[in-house]
Amino acid sequence: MNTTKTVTELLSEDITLQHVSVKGWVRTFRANRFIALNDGSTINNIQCVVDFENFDESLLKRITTGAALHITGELVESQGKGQKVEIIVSTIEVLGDSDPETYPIQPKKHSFEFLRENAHLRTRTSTFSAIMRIKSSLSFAVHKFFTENGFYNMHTPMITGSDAEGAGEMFRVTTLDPKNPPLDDNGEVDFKQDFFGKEANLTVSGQLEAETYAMSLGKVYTFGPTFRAENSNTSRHLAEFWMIEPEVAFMDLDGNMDLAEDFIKSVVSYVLEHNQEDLEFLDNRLFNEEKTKPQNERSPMRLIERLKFVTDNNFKRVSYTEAIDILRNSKPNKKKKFKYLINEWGADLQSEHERFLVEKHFKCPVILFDYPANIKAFYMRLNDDGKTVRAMDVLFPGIGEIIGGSQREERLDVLKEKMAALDIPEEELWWYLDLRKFGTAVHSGFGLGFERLVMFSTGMTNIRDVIPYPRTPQNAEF
RNA sequence: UCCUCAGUAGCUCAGUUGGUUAGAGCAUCUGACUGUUAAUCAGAGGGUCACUGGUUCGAGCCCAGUCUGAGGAGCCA
Repeated sequence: MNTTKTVTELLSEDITLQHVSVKGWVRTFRANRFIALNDGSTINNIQCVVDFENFDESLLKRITTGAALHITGELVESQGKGQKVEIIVSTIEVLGDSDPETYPIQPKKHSFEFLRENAHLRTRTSTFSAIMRIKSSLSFAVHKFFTENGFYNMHTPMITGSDAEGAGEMFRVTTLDPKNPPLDDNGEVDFKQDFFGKEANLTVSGQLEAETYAMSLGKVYTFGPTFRAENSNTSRHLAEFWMIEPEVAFMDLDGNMDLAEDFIKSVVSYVLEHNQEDLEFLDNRLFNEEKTKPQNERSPMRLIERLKFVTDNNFKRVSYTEAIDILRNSKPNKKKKFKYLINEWGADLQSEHERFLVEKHFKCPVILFDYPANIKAFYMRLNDDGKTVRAMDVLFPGIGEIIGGSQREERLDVLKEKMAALDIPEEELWWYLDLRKFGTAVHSGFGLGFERLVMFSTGMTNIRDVIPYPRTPQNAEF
């Protein structure tokens, strides 16, 4: 038997002393004798032992870090300690050379910053291959969870003609000549002559369209790219990212909170079960990295511990009003340690407040709900008190807001009033208002930034390191 | 966008009060080595000190501006 196998398959083979074939890239070549070969199928390498006296020196010289090889040989029990099995090499074919003078990825520790500049090659490192395998698993787990719970997947448009999707600067989509755009009678750019006959932008959310499908298919979700032209330069923001947005008819905010909690627990459990080796690697990586930090800056829990904590404990549900009380009476507020002090009901919570609630006060994931109406979006269901809306945010340690959602306003008159108050023209969202005219019903949903979920699951602290080619202000390389 | 910090060899970094020829580890190259695990040992090569201008007898170091990156804030997912 001589079919080519993946490293994963070879490492789990019981039978030794068989002829095998494998293809992969060289990680290291030690002592002119030991090739550590990786093919991306696992974090582990297969060790290929070369009896160098039997090979041309010119061939051995081409076995350099990064080179692509096809190796055949006998799979045997390893004499060394680092691995169970290894291949005693009989043939080596260099499929692709890698010039060691210029190949950027060396068998040594690189900074994430440097690897970001070599994003096309960074998945050849253990850390980034582990991250991307986990990300792939998470993506599958998302579809699995929703499918198994009776949801239909829908693709909402990436190009939108409405600019009322919510807050956030949008990217314009146009085919007009920027040097010489057609002008109307008032001297303004005449978008009637543009491709869509009107102004068009890249979507910032698929929620409004998802609502239309929830009001016919019942339970739907979107999982796709969204775009924000915000000039935010932080480790938690991207100009292009993927969002998961479920929307469910006949579900109120309590049901929405249950769904959000079940969902996160389900996908995190999935990677704990299916990505053990990658998680263990990242767990150790993070632990060793944090060793160099002072004690008070280290995470209280290791990565895998943190993931298990999320799957095993109930999220704490706290109303905005209760949260304000806790914050108002908290030590940092009384000692004026907060940059923004909490004095009265109605204040928007800053990330320092969210961090205090999650990391210091409750020490677990927190769901805040029933926010003041004036700090939330127009489509959120007004409570009977007339001043709060049925909104919720799920807050995670280290990440902050990972989910934002709400019960949607289903009453036509209330929705129209709020749109009028915010100067949102009804003509733009006529179809959205139609949902409230024809068979309206209570419904809810939320949005979750997929890359933030990947950050939490991998322990990475910069969002640019959990997406293949990050789009951020001043950067669209690759 | 604002605040703070940084930019020195391929990478990670050191460089004293402004003073002679700018250093180390890793990587690379040459050689040694039949069991390595970030292999080891010996040797060699490798620099527009981010860029532009200024101060000075003299600038990697001081000043101004620009660019790039990181951390934090705001906005948010």
